[in-house]
Amino acid sequence: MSQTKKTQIISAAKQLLAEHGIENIKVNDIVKQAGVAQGTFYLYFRSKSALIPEIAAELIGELLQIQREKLSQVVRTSDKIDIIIDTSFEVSRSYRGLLSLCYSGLAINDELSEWERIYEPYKTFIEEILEAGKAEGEVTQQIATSSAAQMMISLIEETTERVHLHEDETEVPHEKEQLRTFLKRALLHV
Amino acid sequence: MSQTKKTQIISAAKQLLAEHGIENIKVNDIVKQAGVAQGTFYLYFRSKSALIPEIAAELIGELLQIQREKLSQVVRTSDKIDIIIDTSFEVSRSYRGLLSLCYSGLAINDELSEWERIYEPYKTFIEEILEAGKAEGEVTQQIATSSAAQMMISLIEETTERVHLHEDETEVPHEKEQLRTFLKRALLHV
Amino acid sequence: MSQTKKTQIISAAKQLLAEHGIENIKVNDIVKQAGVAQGTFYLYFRSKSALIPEIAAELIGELLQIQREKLSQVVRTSDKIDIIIDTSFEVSRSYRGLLSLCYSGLAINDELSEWERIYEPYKTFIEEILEAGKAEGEVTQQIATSSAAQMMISLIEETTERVHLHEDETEVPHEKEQLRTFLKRALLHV
Amino acid sequence: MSQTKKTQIISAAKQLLAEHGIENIKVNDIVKQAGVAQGTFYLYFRSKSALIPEIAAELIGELLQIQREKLSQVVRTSDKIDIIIDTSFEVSRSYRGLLSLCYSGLAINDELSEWERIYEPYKTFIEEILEAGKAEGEVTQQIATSSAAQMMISLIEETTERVHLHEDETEVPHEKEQLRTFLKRALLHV
DNA sequence: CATGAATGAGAGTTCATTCAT
DNA sequence: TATGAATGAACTCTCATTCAT
Repeated sequence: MSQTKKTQIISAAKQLLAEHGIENIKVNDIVKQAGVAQGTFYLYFRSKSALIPEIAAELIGELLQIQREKLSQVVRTSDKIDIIIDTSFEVSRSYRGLLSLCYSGLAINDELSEWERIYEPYKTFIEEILEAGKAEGEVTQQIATSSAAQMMISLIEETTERVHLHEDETEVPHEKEQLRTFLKRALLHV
Repeated sequence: MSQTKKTQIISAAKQLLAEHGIENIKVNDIVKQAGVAQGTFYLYFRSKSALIPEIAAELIGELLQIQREKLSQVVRTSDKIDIIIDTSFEVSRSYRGLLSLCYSGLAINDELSEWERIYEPYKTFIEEILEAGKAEGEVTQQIATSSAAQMMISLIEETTERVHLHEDETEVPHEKEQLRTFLKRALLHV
Repeated sequence: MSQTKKTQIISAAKQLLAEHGIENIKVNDIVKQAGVAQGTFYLYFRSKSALIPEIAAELIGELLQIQREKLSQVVRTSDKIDIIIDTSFEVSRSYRGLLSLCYSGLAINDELSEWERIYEPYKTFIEEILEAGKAEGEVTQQIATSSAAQMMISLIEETTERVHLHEDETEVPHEKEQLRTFLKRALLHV
Repeated sequence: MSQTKKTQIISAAKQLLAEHGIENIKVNDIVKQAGVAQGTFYLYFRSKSALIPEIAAELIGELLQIQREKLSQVVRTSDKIDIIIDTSFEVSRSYRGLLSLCYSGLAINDELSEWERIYEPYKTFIEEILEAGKAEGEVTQQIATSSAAQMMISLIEETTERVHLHEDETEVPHEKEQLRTFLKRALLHV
């Protein structure tokens, strides 16, 4: 029941965050939207900026879980990349720019290590995929797994957010295809 | 002379911005650093947030100019990519995190098109390089020039910023090398 | 209790207003005088200028209530006019220039209708008196009740304020007498 | 020629004053409208608030001059009152509320004596008319000339401004008639 | 746990005035 | 005389945070 309040606050914040930026949201807005009292916010969050990491972690968690499920039966790295791109586009669509807002929110408050901590499980997940791909001989050995994972994540994220910030949905398939080609050329054997 | 004041303000702001991030800087700090009066700021900028695009434009301009010079005698696209990466790392080092702060500043202010307008000349520059590379048969035809340029820019920018935000300078050469490999695999013929 | 804060603010404002005039008062002064925090002001008033109508309404309310009481047993219109003039002088004395300051405050803010809304009950009150006087044959039929009421109010207000702004209290009885004569000649049968 | 600049400033100020209130006009607006430089303002006016009395004096001067002309051939006080009312309505219409804005402008800056000094010639003018009327036996002796003049001026001014602030021009003739009746009953013998 | 009135430091912005040219 | 860039004190309003209930 009390957990309900926290959940209410987080989802209210997610909603508002997606609509405005972090600096344009007041705690007051969040609690109003959540239907709780001003003071209640501080029962669950040390401060306003402590809210961001929690949201970011939740988003990453969702993405990770979805991808884990979808990839469970897939064998070829090439197919895995397709699925990762597809799911990223889907999740990103529902949270238009939310992640990049979280990012800048954290960057602003100089808590970048926090950001890395949050991203860590996802990065590990991608690294495992690439490592497996290397073992299978599908993924090139030319690039270190860690760097490859990082670049892959960045590129997918940047592209999905950019595409979704543009209102033009017709571009999505084309951009997705370009991304796919780019990534596979970079990562997979010819 | 009056242009001097504006210049003073911009460079003071650039300096502070690189250290603190947009939301942590007060107009007061900027003018103090610039050695001008509070009101003078508003003679040249409509508001605090109107400052960001101007700075961003200047940075992109600098980067563009440097790269244009360095590339003037270079023929092979592969070499061009090397140089672009190198100069990006250099410029990015002197403005630690500035670009991403600009980015978040703009994203927050919903001035996405402004941002694109500012970035446009640089994107065109990269596109021309890729187009030339295609004509020479060095760059793959598999990826549309526009998308390729965008992804290339994003990836370089993201990597440089990430690397420089980490204080560990020893990683730089390795990450640079990884990026180089990644990009060339993606863009060039084998 | 929370209503207390608002009351404190209003009476602090009334006090300062009577001394200084609206444009010369800082919100800071008001809250200091009221013994509340700066932010508390904005809990109860949307802005500084939103304060004026509330004060004006209160003053009119006070005046109306006092006059209603004093007139309850009075029969002749002539006597009523005397009492209205007397009470107006008294109330006006304790709020030197306050009403005209309210007026200019409102005029400046183009909220004329707001001003009329506030004055409405008082005007109705005076109209009823004149109407009754007409029925009794004491008040002339030559002037429409609405216009007569308006002119009567304006004249009394203008005179009281003018007299009180002059520091010379010795003039009061004479001016009062002049006003009385003027009004009765205009309104009553010979 | 240099007098031109001052004239330009005054008439720009009059125009803006009529549209907005005194507190809403910036020196900057005035000089822009007048087509002169910021500094030029201070060649002709000690400060912003020194502008108001000059404007007020000009307005009163105009009114006085017009009325003097129109009344030169008129004999009966009753007719004079008619003409005074008519001309006041006309002048007031072209300067919607300007006088009352001047008034509050001065009231705000505690320069009430200034205000009286400006009004003095007009008051004298009205007093002379009433005095003459008394000599002729047309004006009642019951009211002191000074008080009568003051009340007459106030009432006319208040009424014209009130009527003109209301956008409804159809009411004008009726209100004028009411005012005429009111004043004559108060001042003239039956 | 929950509330929400109260807080108050602090920031952005304005604008009358000045002064070197 | 005329200019207009520069000034900087002053003021309103915001909003994260607290705490008595």
